[in-house]
Amino acid sequence: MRKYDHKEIEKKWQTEWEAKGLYCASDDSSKPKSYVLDMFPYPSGEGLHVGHPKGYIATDAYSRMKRMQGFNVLHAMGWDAFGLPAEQYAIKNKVHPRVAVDKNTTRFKEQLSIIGFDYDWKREINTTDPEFYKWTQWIFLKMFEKGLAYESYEPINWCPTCQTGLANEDLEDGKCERCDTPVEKKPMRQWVLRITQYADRMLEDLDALNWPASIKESQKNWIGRSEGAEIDFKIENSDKTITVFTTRPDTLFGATYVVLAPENKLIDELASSISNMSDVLAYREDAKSRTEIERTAEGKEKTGVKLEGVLAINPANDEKIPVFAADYVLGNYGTGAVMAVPAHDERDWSFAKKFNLPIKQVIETPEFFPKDKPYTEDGIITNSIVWLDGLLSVDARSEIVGELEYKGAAKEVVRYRLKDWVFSRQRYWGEPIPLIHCDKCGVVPVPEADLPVMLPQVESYAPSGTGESPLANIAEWVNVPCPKCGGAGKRETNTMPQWAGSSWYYLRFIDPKNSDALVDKTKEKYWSPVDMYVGGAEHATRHLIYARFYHKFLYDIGVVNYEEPFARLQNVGLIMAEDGRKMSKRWGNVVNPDDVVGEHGADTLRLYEMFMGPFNQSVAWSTQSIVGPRRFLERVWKLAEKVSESANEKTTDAALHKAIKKVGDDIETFGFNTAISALMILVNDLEKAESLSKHTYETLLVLLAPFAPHITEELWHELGNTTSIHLASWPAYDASKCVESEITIAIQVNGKVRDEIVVAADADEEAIKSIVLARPTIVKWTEGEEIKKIIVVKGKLVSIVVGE
RNA sequence: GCUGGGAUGGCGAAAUUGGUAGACGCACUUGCCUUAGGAGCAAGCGGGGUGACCCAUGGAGGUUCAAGUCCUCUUCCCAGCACCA
Repeated sequence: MRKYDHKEIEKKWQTEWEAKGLYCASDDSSKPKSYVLDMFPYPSGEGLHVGHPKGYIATDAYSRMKRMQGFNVLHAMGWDAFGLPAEQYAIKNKVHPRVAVDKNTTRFKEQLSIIGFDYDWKREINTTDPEFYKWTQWIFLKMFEKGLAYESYEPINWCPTCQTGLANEDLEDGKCERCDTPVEKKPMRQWVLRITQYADRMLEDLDALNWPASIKESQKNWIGRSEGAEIDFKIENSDKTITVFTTRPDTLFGATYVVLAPENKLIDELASSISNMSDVLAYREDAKSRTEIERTAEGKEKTGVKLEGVLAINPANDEKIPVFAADYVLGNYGTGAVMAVPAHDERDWSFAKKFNLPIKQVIETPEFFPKDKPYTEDGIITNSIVWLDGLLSVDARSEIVGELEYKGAAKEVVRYRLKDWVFSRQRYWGEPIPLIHCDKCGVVPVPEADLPVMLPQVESYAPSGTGESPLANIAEWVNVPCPKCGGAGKRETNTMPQWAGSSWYYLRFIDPKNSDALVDKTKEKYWSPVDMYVGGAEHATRHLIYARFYHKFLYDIGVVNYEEPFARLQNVGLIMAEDGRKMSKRWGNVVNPDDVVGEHGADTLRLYEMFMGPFNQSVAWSTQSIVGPRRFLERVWKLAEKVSESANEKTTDAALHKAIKKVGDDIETFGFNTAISALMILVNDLEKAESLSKHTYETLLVLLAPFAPHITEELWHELGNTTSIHLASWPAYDASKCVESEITIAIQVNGKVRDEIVVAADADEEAIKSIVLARPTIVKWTEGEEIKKIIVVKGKLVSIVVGE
């Protein structure tokens, strides 16, 4: 037999599959469908390393099995190609970012193609393609129409040296990563999306999703629903009121002071009553220099300043208590003000200790509880007021809020940690926000017929220096007539963040060429939702929240048929470098898939990456271990020699059907490592057989085909088949073929295995007991002892309990 | 600190969900074959002991005829969130 030459085989079949359009999805809705999707990549200039394809190999194997099981499979790939690196490349090389994007996508596609994926390339999409971003802009227009987009001055990280805005990840210790200048907060006019309006629905619908529990948990925490109350504290001798947010209104009687965030505007409004205003302003300035992380760092010494001359009145008991400005309270959470209950809150406790403020206990504290700590648990109310004392915290909360509500001093509210989404960037390489500013008409949407608003050609892609987008400098692009009144208008120069395209791209694969609609609703009804979505766990709270928000919005305006985009989610674990670090150019530890494919073959790479360990776990690459899967394929290749017409299938049927079950079940649950080990066990067994029937060997090939599509296709054709193995039917599992006539069972005495016997599978308990008790080894252990109990576990073991 | 996930041979790991711990693969050892081998084949491979046996799933207890798996306490590692009122 000829040698297994992966180079010849892989190239040949890839060309053949492509030519035949073997993996093209059809819109034939009479067949059950399976929409399998990878989180699409950002085509970076560095190319793929060996870790990138891991998730793609998984979806590839999964979708191939689904196809063989009779599903109409949609598996396509695209490029999330807007974003900073392409823009920076453009600035540096003075070329259009498109040049970098085209170069990188071509390279990525080449690298992917040699691995032999079953992508339907007819459906390839690119977020930077005007035909695509037309719809990204269209969604924004719809959100604008529905009042979900609003303008707001939001601070950006501004580097005064580079004259540019920076993302959080470009900061190091509050300094610009590139020039080390301390970064300032600069308010910019921004577009913000009201994602918080969908917070409750996103929370509720989480339950029904077949997602990893950890991802659901992080989304829950990210949305961060907390039920509490807003309570009004009047200011003495003033018409002003401080409204605080609290989740513990039950502790209201323990409030001994009130704290405002230093940036809270109320401070300015109270200025005339504050006798030490200059100190307060100095503190505010000081607090500005600290990042939120610094301000909120664990165990940090509390700072703050008292607003001299200001007293707040506790609406529950009319007690007058002091007011402070302190940076442990954040301006952008709750109302930017808290009532401090030092006896029952950690932060208030340490602040009160430092500033020598009274600590009043209003929840009964267990005796064993240390005296030098606040008691933050729920408990029984005490020291409050007659009708409240003795109640449980949980009940007291609604009682007290109800009472105050009646007086107009409190109301129950639900707060979210989730913030509205700052949706604009002051950059060139993003989708232009399709709005026009008109002095007369205000903000006017670009008419749908005029979409897409194309990115103009510019001289320089560098930021404008004012913080505005480079687009602001292109007069002929900016100045357009107002669509409403025809007067002078100016285009919005902010662009969208990279998330915009990735928040809905999965819908476009369904109907990539549609120029009349984002997606045809009938096709969408058939293909949605995505049945299996695979990507890194790092997208748990950003991409996956944004996409769910977009999808729910599209559902509300009737574009899609279902409320959720991704029915099932699997996380891919990272592949680390052999040294245990992340693969990176910086460490020089990058393994390139092209090299591995060249040396060992795509099938070996695929098999190895799936065999390395549990799919969602991170593992280190091992150059040494990859030969295992290669040897395995060689053995499968050689096994072809055993195929004979005179073979007795019965001798191998049990092994075969065990594998059919295990491989199918494991691919379904993403247990690829054990699926492959089951295939190895099968090959080990088949090698022991004298000869193999063609059918047995073909079944092995079909089971292996999802992982190793090229070698199996080659061997399949060698056997005389003329159609592709990837369109063959997945074998059916026949339980009766796995039934064995004899089984080995273990014999334990007092919990220790002492012997084992082979019995007929259908032997009854009494027969087994008598055989077991007669065994010399067992007699040795039971002699002279009283047999207390004999437990027979069918098909497994016999356990004998003896005692004196 | 909170939440989630982990800890099993020299290494990656498996274990039917309470039933013979270490499947499968890598590395390693021995032998065969070969002019040669980063090839192939055969056997071995958790630790201790000549052996009968004993010990072993981060550690300490417990439940059970039986625990990697369940319970209590504890140590360490990874990821995410973090003074959220």
